[in-house]
Amino acid sequence: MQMVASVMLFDKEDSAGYLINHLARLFARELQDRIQPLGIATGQFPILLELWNGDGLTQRELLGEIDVEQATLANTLTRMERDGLIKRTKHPQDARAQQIWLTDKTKAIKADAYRAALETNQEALAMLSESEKVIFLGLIQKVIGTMRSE
Amino acid sequence: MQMVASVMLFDKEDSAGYLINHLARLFARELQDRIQPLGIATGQFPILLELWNGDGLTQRELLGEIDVEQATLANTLTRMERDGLIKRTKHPQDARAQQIWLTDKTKAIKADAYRAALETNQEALAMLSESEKVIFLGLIQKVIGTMRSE
DNA sequence: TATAATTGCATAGCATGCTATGCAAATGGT
DNA sequence: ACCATTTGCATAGCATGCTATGCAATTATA
Repeated sequence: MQMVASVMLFDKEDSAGYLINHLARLFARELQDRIQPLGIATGQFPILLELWNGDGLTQRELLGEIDVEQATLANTLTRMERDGLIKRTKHPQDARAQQIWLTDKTKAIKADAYRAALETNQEALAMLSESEKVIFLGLIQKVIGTMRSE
Repeated sequence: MQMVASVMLFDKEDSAGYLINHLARLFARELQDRIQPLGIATGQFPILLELWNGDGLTQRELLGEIDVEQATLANTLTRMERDGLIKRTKHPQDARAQQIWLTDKTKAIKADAYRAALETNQEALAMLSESEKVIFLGLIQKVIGTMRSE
């Protein structure tokens, strides 16, 4: 149970991976607190964002817009249908596929949900200057680009 | 199924929360690929980092160093014990508590595991200049600080 | 036009993480 | 000494995300 600081090979507080993971969980919790009253959850958010831009997409089409695996999307959609957040209808041309539609419930909360997400981001970045915010987003996008093409 | 770009209230590619979540998953997958051969998983990493600095801690003491909830830690420790990554012994002074110890297995992989984490970070940030790396980590830390105190 | 390959989804099984809750051991106050 | 509170940990139940696998419908090929 002894340690010497100079021997530490790795400080998690200076590890990009560790910090990003921690920050992602803080964001998720904050957003969850804000959207739970609307009856939706964090993992459903990206899907709803797509559908609010226009629904009737197939799962495959949705998948092209959202950065999760197919199985993750399928499971989330199942929960959303269970909770009355979406409807699935047979695709007219392809018997394997289904079209995914918003329900009245999710149509109704669009504005509140956007506000929740915007406020979460705003509060999180509140201590950054405008230029820092731009730099921050730019750096994240750059690292994502690096990691996606590995 | 129509949309007009000018009407979009929210672009997820400019949302800090969305980007951070995506990046965190990319990091997790990259790290997982590297440490799976060592017989460990991503959620165990912060715990092992602590224990490699000195073991024999109680769960409570570990919790003070790691940014997860108590129940999350307890569950992860249970899996680690199951997999022979740690041992738990009764605390000599407190019958409620246990001390947590590394096993030969986890002692042996320390260097490889550090290397895996360092390489993950290095590759992820490879497209950033040295000063950008410093700025990036600093901004993340700043946002974490903001969100923790809300 | 059969058959092979591909595509669209679903399911199984797991890890990580959360909130809520329970419980026994320890501590504090009277 | 007693009882109330606090502490340390475990468990239940859930969402999110992953890999691996299966399967039916479609498409491409021989």
